Amino acid sequence: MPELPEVETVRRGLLPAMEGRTILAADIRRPDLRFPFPERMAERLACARVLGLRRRSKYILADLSTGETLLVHLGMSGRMLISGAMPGAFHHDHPAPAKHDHVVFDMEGGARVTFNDARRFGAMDLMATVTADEHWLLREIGPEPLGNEFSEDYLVGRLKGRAMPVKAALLDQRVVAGLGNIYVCEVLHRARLDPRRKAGQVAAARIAALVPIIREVLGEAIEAGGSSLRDYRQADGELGYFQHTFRVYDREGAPCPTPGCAGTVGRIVQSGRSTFFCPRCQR
DNA sequence: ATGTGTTCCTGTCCGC
DNA sequence: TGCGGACAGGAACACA
Repeated sequence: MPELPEVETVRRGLLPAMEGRTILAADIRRPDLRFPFPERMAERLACARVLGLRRRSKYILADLSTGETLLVHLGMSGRMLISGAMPGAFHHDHPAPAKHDHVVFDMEGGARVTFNDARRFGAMDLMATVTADEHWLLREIGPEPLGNEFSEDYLVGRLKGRAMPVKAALLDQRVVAGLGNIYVCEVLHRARLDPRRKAGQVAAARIAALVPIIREVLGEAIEAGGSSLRDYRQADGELGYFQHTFRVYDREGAPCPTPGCAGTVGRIVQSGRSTFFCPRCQR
């Protein structure tokens, strides 16, 4: 489920429970997710203090006092649930482990953080903090879309000559980090760009125009998450899920929201994934 | 080197 | 209310 804004929202939600606090115990309830868990994961996590929580692309990175960094990816269906240590809650006031609760962190301060992932496309790993950037899952990932490295010139240069549809190119994590199917659809709609166009054949100015739009769409989504975060202590304590109002994603058949456009949102499949767009105003 | 299709896994929804 | 099929926010991998 989670793309960059959702992962950022989860990271922020975890901060009060985890940052600066010691992991008292990690309960590893199965041997793997998408990949096998690292050797002795529970022992390596126990008694480690979380120095900081970072995000790189769709990965959450917890730098530990042991000199190691915990990498977490939520895959399609991964969630982080917080229980206990909330205002009005008693310590050790935790629900029993539920279906698909795979890893449970008991934190100093009384909070419990539970990683739940029905489809198990998520991942966790541990590596030396100094080598984290070179981790095989992170090594090839492109620039952060909200950072300075992600510029108009960069994107134009990166997509030059590419025969791939612009939709697929933006979904490629080596081009830009953190975009997923929803936000690519939203970005291309705002840019009025046809997702089927070959990336290398789109005018440079139109590729350049994608950069501020990407920043805008992601920024707004993070803000929406942030505002719902104030109220993140819901009944289930779930983080990172909030009502978005998407303009085209999952809105097949709806009138195109572009002002003055009389088109209808359509759905096609590109490299096996749904693309929602308006064939009338996206050219 | 590029681009595309398959695959991992479970849950939900929709039509019959 | 059951059953089958399509589909789901990701991304590594095998292959043309």
